[in-house]
Parts: sequence; C-alpha cells; structure tokens
Amino acid sequence: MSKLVIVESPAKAKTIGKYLGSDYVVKASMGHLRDLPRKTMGVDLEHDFEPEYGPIEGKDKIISELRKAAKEADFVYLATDPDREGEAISWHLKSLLNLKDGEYKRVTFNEITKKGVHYGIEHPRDIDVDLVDAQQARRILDRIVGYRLSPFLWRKVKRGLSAGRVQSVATRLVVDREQEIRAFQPEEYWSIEAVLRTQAGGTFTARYYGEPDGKVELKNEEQTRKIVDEVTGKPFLVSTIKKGKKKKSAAPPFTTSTLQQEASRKLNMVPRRTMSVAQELYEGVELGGEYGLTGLITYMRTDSLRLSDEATAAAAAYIQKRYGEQFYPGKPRVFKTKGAAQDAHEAIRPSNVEIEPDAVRDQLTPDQYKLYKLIWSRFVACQMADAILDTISADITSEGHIFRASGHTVAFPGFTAVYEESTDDDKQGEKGEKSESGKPLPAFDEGDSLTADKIDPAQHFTQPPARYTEASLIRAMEEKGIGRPSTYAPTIATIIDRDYVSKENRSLRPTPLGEGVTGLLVDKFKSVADYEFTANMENQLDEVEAGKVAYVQLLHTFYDGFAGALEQAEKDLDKTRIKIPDEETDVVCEKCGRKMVIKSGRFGKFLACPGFPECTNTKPMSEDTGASCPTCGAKVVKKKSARGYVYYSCETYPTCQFITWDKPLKTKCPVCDSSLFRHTDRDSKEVTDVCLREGCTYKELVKEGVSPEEAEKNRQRREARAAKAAERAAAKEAEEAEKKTKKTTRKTKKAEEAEGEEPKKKTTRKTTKKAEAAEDEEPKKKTTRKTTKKAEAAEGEEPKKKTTRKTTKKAEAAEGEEPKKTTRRTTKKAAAEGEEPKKTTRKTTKKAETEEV
DNA sequence: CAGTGAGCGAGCTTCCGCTTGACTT
Repeated sequence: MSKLVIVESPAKAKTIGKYLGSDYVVKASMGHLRDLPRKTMGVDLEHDFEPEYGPIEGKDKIISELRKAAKEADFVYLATDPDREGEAISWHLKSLLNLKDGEYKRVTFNEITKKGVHYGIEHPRDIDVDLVDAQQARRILDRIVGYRLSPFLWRKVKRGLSAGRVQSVATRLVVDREQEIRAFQPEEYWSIEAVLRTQAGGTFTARYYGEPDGKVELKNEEQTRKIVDEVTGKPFLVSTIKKGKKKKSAAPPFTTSTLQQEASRKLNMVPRRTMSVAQELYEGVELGGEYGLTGLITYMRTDSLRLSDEATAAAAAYIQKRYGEQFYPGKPRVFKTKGAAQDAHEAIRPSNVEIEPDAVRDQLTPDQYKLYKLIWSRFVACQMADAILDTISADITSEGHIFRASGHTVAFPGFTAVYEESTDDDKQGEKGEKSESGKPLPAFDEGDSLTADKIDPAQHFTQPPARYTEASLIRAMEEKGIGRPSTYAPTIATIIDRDYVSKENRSLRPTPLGEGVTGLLVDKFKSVADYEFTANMENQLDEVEAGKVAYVQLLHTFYDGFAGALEQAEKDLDKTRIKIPDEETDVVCEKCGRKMVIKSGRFGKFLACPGFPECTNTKPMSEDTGASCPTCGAKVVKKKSARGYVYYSCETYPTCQFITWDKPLKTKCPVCDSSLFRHTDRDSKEVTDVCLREGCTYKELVKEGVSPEEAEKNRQRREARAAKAAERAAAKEAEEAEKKTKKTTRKTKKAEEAEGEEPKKKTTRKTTKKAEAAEDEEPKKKTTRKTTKKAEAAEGEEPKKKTTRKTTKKAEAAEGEEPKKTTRRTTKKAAAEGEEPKKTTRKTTKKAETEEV
C-alpha cells in the first residue's frame, strides 16, 4: 500500500513525510502548476470569461514527476495549503494528474505538527468547488485588469509599463504620501523645559504644561518668553504627585508583514533580505550533534497569529523553567488573527523553543542569528506575563504656571525581560511630546520646593509625515488588504523596476512617471485605483466562497463597469499621449548652465541637458562619493552600468581612466593621504581597505576571509558556475536562432500547432539532459563543441564576451574587423546553424510527448 | 564601462499568487 501526499513546499514535504511514515510518499508541487497563458489574455471575454489554462512554463518537470508518482500510488491526498490558492492548486492537480473519483481526496493541515497532520489525513473531503471558484474569480479579474490596463498605458504613455490591482494601489500610496508632504504646512510651536533640583540634590526635567484651568499650547515666542520671564529666578513648588500602575502586554507573534517591519526597524534589513534569510531558517540549518539538519522556524509567509497547542505548551514549560513561575501568566495567550487573513499557516515562530538563539549562534550566519533571535524572542515574549510599571506624574507650580514631569520604574519586567517591539515615528504633524520618559524621577514629596537650574525655551515645527520605507509601505498595504504575504516584497520590487517609485536610502518616493500614471489611473479608472477596490473584491469573493454568488456573475458585474471605463478613457484621450516631464536634478550643465534632467535611452538612464537640440550635452548618471581620485585627485563618483551594477570612477572619465568596483571610503591612506577603497576578495571574502594610488601598497585588514582551502573551493565553484552560464547562454542563443527559423518555416509552425498543449520553447535544458541520459550523442556533442569553440574564441579576445554591444565592438577593434560585422555575424551564424538545433528540439518534443502520455 | 534624446512602424511589453533555486561582477 502506498499513498501519495502532495503539498506545496518541499521543506514541508520532508517534515510531513517523517510524521506519516513509510506508507506515504510526500511530494511538493512548488506552488501553482497551471495558469493562464503568459502571452495572451487567456480569458474569453465574450463567453462568460472562460479561462484557458495550461501548464506553467518551466514546471513541466515537476508535473511529469508528480504524474509518475500518482501512477505508482494507490491513493492520492491533495494536501496543498488550506486557503483559496491551495484549493485551486489541488483542483488543477486533479486535472493535471487526471485523477478520478475514488482515487484521491482533499486534505488540509492547519498546523504542521504530528497531531495536525494525522488529524488532516483522517478527515479527507472533496475539493471545495466554491473556494476554487473564488480563486478563479480573483485570478481572472486580476488578469483582465492587468492585461487591459497595461496595454492602455503602452498606447497612452510609454511602452513596457504595467498596471494592476495591487501594484497600482501600492504606487498610489507612495504618490499620495508625497502629495501630503508637499501640501504640509509646518506649524510653529514652542516648549519650555525646566531642569529642577530637589533639596537632596537630584535633578530632573519638567515640561511646561499649562495653567490651573488646563493645558496651554505655546504658539509663538512672545507667549513663551513671557512665561519664561515670569518664572525665572522664582521658586518652584511640587503641587501634586500622582502615582499609578500601568500594565503592558506583549506584542503578538510575527506574521510576514510584522516580521518585515520589525526586521527593518531593528535589524535594518529590507523585506527581501528578511524573507530570504527566513527561508533559510525555515528550510533548515545544519546544527550538528543531536539535532542535525533542523528547520528553525515555521513557515514565513503567513497572515495568521494562530499558534499550535504544542507550541504554546512548550513555551509555557520553557518560560517557567528559564525565568520562573511568575513570568508565565498561567494559561496560553491566544491572539486573534485579523479579519481579511486566510489563516492557512501558523504565525511565524521557532519550531522548537528549546533551541536558544545563543546556543546555535556558531552554526548560523550573522543575519540568520539576528533574525532567529528576533523571531524566537518575540514568540517567547508573547506567551509571557505582562510587565508592570510604577508610574509617577508630578505637577510643579511656579508663579501659577504648571510644569509637569513624569517617569516610571519597572515594578515587574514580565515579557520585557525578553523582547520589546519598536515603533515607527512617521505619524503626521505630531508635536514632539513624549508622554512618559523612561527615567525614574528622584524622590520628592508634595509641598517640596525646588530650584531651577535651567529654563530652556525651544522653538519647534510640526513635521510632515515621513516617506514610506519598504517595510512601512507593506504595513500600509496589509492594512488595506492589498497583496498577500508572498507578494509584498516582490510588488515593491515591481514598482521600483517600472520606475514608478525610486528608493533613496531607505525611503520611497514617486517618480514623475509614477505620479503621471497614477494620476491617469485615478482619473480614468477610479474604481480600480481606489484603496477600497481590493476590499470590495474580497467581500464579493466571500459570497462566492459561501456559494451565494456564481463567480461568473461577479466577473460580469465587474467587467461591465471596467469595460465602460476603458472605452470612455480611450474616447477621452483619443490620439493624445500623456507627456511625462523629465525628472530634474541638481546637476548643472557646464555648457549652458541649465539644470540637467534624467532621460532614459537604450542604455538606461542618463543625464541630458533640457536645452536639446540647442545644447546636446549629456553625461552618465552619477553621484558624489566624497572620495578623491587616486590618479588625478578629482571627485570619485558612483555610477550604474547599463545592467544595473554599481561601480565607481573618476568624475573626469574618460580624461582620467580611473575606475573600480571597490567602494570609496571617506578615510585616507595614512601613507600618502589618498582615498581608501574597501575591497572584498570574491573567493576568500576577505575585506580590506586598500590604497589604490599607483606605487602605494597600503592595505588594512577589515574582516578576515575564509581559509585558503575554502577560498580555493569558492574559486572552483565560481568558475564552474561561469562555465555553466556560458553554456546556457550559448544554448539560449541557439534557441533564439531556432525560434527565428521556425517562424519562417511553415512546416515547423504546423508541427507546433499539432503539439497542442505540450510544452514548447523552454525545453532546451531538458533537451540536453535527456539527450545525455539517453546517450543520444548527436545533438549533445554538437552543443558542447559549439560552446567550447565560442569560449575559446572569447578567451582570445576579451574575457567578458557576452556583455553588451560595446564589448563586441571592442572585440572587433581588437580583431581588426570592420564595425557592424560582428553584430550581424551572430545572426548570420545563427541562421546558418539554424538547422541543427531545430532537429534536436523536434526530436525531444516527440520524446516528451510519448513519455508524458 | 563611456553610448543615449523625436521623426517611418516590425514585434514586443503586461497581471496576482503560490513555490524554490540560480544568479548577478
């Protein structure tokens, strides 16, 4: 008897496999396997939005593996995640694996614990068609919005742009925040701080509060000055003391979004990095000894605050043992998950609370350690007793004016012994009043008189709201229900990539393009660009899930309005194109004195004089680094290559040829006073600050690298990778050439059509591998030979061959060939070789067909 | 990596969500 269990994540498959034993084979789908086509709409807008699903490019290997496993199994459990997407994945799996009634069941695990998994297996059910329909509605709606709005932007604004339910609203958040900042009127206000001394000599600070009839806002200098003058040199009297107790509760355990925020605030990690490190912790770290390879945390993409009973029980035991009885509140704390959440996974917590961060520190990278410690502490704290604070607030009177001082002492630390959440300070227009200072006040009683050491008036202005950071934007998105844990970080990458938003240090600001496109969308597609659009959609999806509304109905309702708006927008704009103003910079054109603007050409962004064509001055984008050129002493500037890599060069390039990848530092060489540069050896990872001035050999070790043996291994790995990459690039080139010939040959086109759904283009990698296995030497040899030949040729010319046109040009020059020939050569060559690879592919496609049927 | 920005219109760009590698000089 063998049963197949299919889950989404391979790490989960491993754990569940352990719980279920040898009667079960557990495999992972690695997410969705079937989807709408990438190149076309794939939704029949004329006929009830009939979707056209096909296997996702690149997933055919997993699909055939699962098919094989399903065939060998007696029964299949579809155990994808217990949410909308998971239900849909199961539904697609059923279809892809051609499962019949009686051959499979749907099961769900609410927690990946032994208990949770067995419970799930013992309660199989049918696929919930309503839940699947809700997913289809979501998917199709997103497709329609994205694939209709984006082309609209290509026509009206610029090619390559995109719009969608999530990214457009995320962009709008950034745009709206910028407008708030622009519209913000700073307001003046004043404060008076008095440093007071008790008879015993203790000092503390009290702030002007108001008059006997209430709080007073200090609006200007005269008002402030008057009070200062009145109390200067006068006695201060403690009029009232209020003492109290305050309880403070721990923050709930982490979800994806709160983890990203806290890692950003406390560890300075961007969400993308946070997720990647969390993934490492989830997949497992080699701890050695009794643990071996151990997954340290639960799944990191979740919106749930749920904790398994096992986890809270383990925390209870741990807390009592480690901190003592009084630090445990007596029963597990339960946190309520927010409304819109899908609750498929538990909150993010350590898999085993007994594994203390410091005990495994040596086995973790520094980032892994820091993040694990954050997750571990937050979880332990969330099950601990409240902290209790003794608070004190004293009113101090002088000449009828009231000053107030407050402070607190910790009566019982509770959870704060382990962890405290930090806060953002981006609240709008807040006046800098801290309600409570952390400092305890010195001892004094009502009626005591105090002397003022200092009376300090200060002018302040209210601050505009802060720009979003990646993490705070994610928080805002989550609050509005926009996007999902798995898409928060990628969505931000998209809007930066599209050039709607730019990142300066850590803050996000809209570009003119972002503002222009957002303006257009808000103007013409109000409902989609609205903050509430997703929330409304979710409400309707709930109805579909409950079986009250057919998903096609939902789509009709949506599309009626949307298609109308689209038609109206086309009519309104007719042939007009939206002009996006160029972003102005502070760089002054040295030829005519105008402020240069940012343009984007085929090599990426560059600075151009707005006086074009009258003044045709251009220069690459650059940024001052504060370092000076070791060769000529001019400024060293930071630049970005066309492919996005950061490098540094002398400002006067090409007059001065200085150029480097090492980061310029503000510190100077103690020998020759030239700027130092931080160099990381790519194999040993040794970090040194070096002097790059010719003749100077000064070098300062910053961080030791790995052992020479390890470095050598790295070198070999790097070279192997490079060789592989070269091979792949060659294969890709061959494939592209083939595509061209295919298009011109009618025969192949027909063959392609006949293949129907089966995978097409992306088979190259598989091809080589399969050919190898089958010892089908013909095509394999050809590719290898070709690659080596190319590599050789490249070595002869330039080490970096496949970079850009420029390199090719250089190579040409070196070869003494006439320009242009090389560029054409590739195509020509490809055309000449077109027949070869074509054969290969045809062969394998056939093979694939026979195998997969 | 030292180039670049409109003009003919070929062929192309694009969504959100679920997953994991492979990968950048």
